[in-house]
Amino acid sequence: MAGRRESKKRETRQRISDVATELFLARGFEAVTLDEIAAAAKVSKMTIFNYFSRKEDLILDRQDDLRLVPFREAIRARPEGEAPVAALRRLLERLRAERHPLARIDRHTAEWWRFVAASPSLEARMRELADEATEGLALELGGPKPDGLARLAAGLIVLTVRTARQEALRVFERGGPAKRANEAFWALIDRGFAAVEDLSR
Amino acid sequence: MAGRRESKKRETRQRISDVATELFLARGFEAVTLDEIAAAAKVSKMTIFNYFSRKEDLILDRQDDLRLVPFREAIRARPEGEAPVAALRRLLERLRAERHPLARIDRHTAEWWRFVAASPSLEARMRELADEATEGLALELGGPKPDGLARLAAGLIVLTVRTARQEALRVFERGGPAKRANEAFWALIDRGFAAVEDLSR
DNA sequence: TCAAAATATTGGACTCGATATAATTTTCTG
DNA sequence: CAGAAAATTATATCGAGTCCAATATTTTGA
Repeated sequence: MAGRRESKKRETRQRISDVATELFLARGFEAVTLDEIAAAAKVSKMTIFNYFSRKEDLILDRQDDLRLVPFREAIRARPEGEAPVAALRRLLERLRAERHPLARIDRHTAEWWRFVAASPSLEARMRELADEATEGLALELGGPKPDGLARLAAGLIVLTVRTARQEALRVFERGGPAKRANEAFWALIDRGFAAVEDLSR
Repeated sequence: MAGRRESKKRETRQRISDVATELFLARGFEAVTLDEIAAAAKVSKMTIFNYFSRKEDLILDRQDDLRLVPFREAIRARPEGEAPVAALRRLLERLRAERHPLARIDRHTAEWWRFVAASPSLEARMRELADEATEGLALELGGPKPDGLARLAAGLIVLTVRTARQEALRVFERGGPAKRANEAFWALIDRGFAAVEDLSR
């Protein structure tokens, strides 16, 4: 049976991630060092890098979501004849119904984003992920060699999601009820996606 | 005469910047250490940080341009009744006529951008500057408390410039003549700005 | 079952950017 | 020139990330 090693690896990785998350949330991202995490997780620092290539990745889990991979899949899997943006709108509706963090502002997600915003290096990593998301969407919209217009559209989609989220968070942090925050979110999504549709005309 | 100190400071800063630039261009951004720069410029490492808060800033000079400060000024100084985007179009025309690096692709600027693209940390800094540009433009478009729409418009302006430049560079690197590269640049600027105009309607 | 191959993990030294502090030098002012 | 102010320095420290050689663990296959 060749599964022992695999399961141990999964355990180790999970333990590191859990320990790191706990420490980060308790004391802030920058305040916790990798040495501390290593000690708390009872592994060597090298082992951490074995599983996570940067400190940021210890907390920025669900990188697929942050890279908007579901968006790409929704475009690729759309029914024949449907416009890419329409497929994205459908996807977002579904995410909303499922209360997916990508399409929802509540106390919990707001706290998460506040945590990210409090750290310059996490913000930097988020920007990087946004660029990766743009690149991925451009491939979906424009094929293997996307032209400038496809890239602009992809960038606008990512920008829209990001801006809508930031605005919703701003409303929420200002003390607005979650309902108003989510309204702000969807209003901007609507505007942005309309602009994407206009782009290609 | 209280100018000796000032001029010495200017000299020191310039010497550091010159020495750093030379080393960077010769051997690549990541390959040159701050210790080397300090030694070559005959200052202590601390003095470098006295003038430049990060290594990236040693080469990313003209931060005002990279932050699109001229864009903000063009909007603020526009004649009464003119739309912000129209003012930006005028500005860009002027920059083109002046062969300003922000609105031009040629061997020289292409080499510069290639250099930046070759360094992950310079790219990261560029993303950060883009965000600062967005924030600044949003203030110009939406007043001291810009709403989501103003932020989206600001983001789209920055995105457009960035995407247009990247696309033009791609054309240029692919061997296209500078003329074609610049055409690609302006075509995307046009599309993007049209989208900005549509946004607010 | 056992030895060898494959793979994970470790410790420790090292690089480099960045920060903090205190000492020292240079410039300015009266 | 004396003393204040500002610039520069040396030095120590931190923390992320890399490298390497040694060690431990798991797998494989004879």
